[in-house]
Amino acid sequence: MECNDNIVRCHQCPVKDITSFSALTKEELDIVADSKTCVVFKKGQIIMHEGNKPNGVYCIQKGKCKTHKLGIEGKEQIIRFAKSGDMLGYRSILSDEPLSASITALEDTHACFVPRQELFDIIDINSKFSLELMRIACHELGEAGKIITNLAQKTVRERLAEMLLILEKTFGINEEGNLDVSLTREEIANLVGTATESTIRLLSEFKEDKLIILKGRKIKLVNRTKLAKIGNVFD
Amino acid sequence: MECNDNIVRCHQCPVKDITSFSALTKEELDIVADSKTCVVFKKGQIIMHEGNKPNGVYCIQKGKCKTHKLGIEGKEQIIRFAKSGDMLGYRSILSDEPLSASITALEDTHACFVPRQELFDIIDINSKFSLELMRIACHELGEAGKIITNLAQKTVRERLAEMLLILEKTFGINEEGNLDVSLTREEIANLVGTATESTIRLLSEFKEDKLIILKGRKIKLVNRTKLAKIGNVFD
DNA sequence: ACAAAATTATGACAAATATCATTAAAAAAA
DNA sequence: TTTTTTTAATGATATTTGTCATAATTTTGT
Repeated sequence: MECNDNIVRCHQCPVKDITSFSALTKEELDIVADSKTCVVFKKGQIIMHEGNKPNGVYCIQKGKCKTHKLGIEGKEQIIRFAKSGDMLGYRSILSDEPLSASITALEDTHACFVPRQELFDIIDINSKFSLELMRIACHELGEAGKIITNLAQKTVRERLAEMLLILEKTFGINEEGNLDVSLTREEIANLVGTATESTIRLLSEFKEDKLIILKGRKIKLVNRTKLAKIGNVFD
Repeated sequence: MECNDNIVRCHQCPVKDITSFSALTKEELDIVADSKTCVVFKKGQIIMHEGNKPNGVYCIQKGKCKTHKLGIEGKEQIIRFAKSGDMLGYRSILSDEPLSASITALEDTHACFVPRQELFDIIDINSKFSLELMRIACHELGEAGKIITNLAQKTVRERLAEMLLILEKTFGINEEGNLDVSLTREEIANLVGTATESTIRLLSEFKEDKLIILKGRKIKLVNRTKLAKIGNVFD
C-alpha cells in the first residue's frame, strides 16, 4: 500500500494545479513534498473511518471515493464523492472533530497523505491557502444545502433522475459513453435515499422509457432533457 | 433600521467572546469596530436574499433567524437557524458565490454589518481568525451531513420528534418552560421536510401521547426520553 | 472456468405520507 | 375591540414508497 517513491514530487504532480496546494509558494510546496507519503488504496478499501480522528488529509492523485455515514440500523448514506484533486478528511482536521463520515475507495485510488501539522504550518503563513480551504468548505456547504432541499422536497423518482445527471457531471462519461463510475443499485439507493428495490424499479422504468441504457452496472444517459424535466433540474 | 450609535463598540459587545472575532487582537477589533454598522431587523424581515451577492456579513447581537432555500414550486426549505453570536452570509462571502439561501428574522434582531473587505483584510493578517472561520464552516458541514442522513433515512415521524429536541438544544426554553422560539406549523413542516398537515397531525399525536404540551405555537417538551426513542436519537 | 456469493429483478402487499376539502381557531390589522 | 386574514385542525382519499418473498442474473473468488 505504501509507495513512498517520491520520484514524482508535488511540484510535478499532475493534479497540483487543481488542488488547494496551487496557492502554495515553491518553498511551501517543498514542505508538503518532504512530509507527504504516497499511498494506494484498493477498490473497496476504507480510507478513513467515521468517528476516528485523522492525523492528516489525503490528496487524491487518481481514483474515486465515496464519503458515507452510518444511519439508522447501520444503513449507509452516501454524502458525497471525491475524485482526482480532491482532499479527504479536511473537514475533520479543520473543525477539530472526529470524522463525521467514512471514506471508501470506489476504485483503486492513488493518494498522498499530508500530515496535520504541516497543513497548519502552511495555514499559519499563507492566507491564500487558508482562503482556498475556506472556499472549498463553504462551497461544499452550499452544495449540502441543495441536497437537503432536494431530499426534503423531491420524490424518489425526481431525485434519482437528478442524481443520474449529477453523476455524469461529477465523473463524466467513458469511451463507451457510460457514466464513468461503477455503483451497485444499493449504492445508488444509499445516495438517493431510498430502498434498493425502489431504485431498481425506477431505473428499469427509465430504461423502458428510453431515458437510459442499462447493462449491469453500466449506465448510459440517452435523454438528458427528459431526465432533467423528471428531476425538476433547472440549472 | 440603521442605528449607527457605536456607543457599544465591539470591545464591549456582549457576544464578542462567542464569535469568531474573539480571535482578533485589540487593534484588529478596532478595524471591525470602525467599519461596522449596527442594524435592527423587524420580525419577518428578510436580512439576505437567496441569489444576491452580499457586501459583507452580519454578526447577530440579539435575535433569531432562519436560513431558508427555495425548493420545488417555491416551497421553502429551512436549512438551519442562527442566533446571538452567529455570523450570517459568511458562506457566500468566503466561497465567492451568490447566497445559496435567504435569511429571515424570526424575531426582532439586532446585528452588526461587517464589510467584506475588512473581513478579508483580517483573514490576511490573522491566521487564528481564519482557522476559526474554517472551524465554523467545517463544523456546519458535518451538521449538514447529519441532516442529509436523517432526511434520507428517517420517517417524518422520527424527524419531527428529533427536530423538537434539536429546537430545544438550539434555542433552549423560556420561563414558562416552552421552546424559546415561535414557529408556525408550516415552518416546522418546512424544516422537517413534510406537508403542513402531516406536521399538524403528528404534533397532535405527540400531544395525545403526553410527549409534548401544545398551546398554539407554544410547545413544551414533556417526555424527552420517549421523543428521543421515537426519533432514533442516540447522542 | 466453476462454484459460491452477491446483486438484480419482479410481484404482492402494507404502511407512510401527500393532497384536497372543509371547518375551527388564533393572530394580525384596522 | 372588531374585523379580516392567516393558521390550525381534521376527515376522506389517492399516491408513493417500503417491505417481504422468490427467482434470475451477474460478479467474485478459487
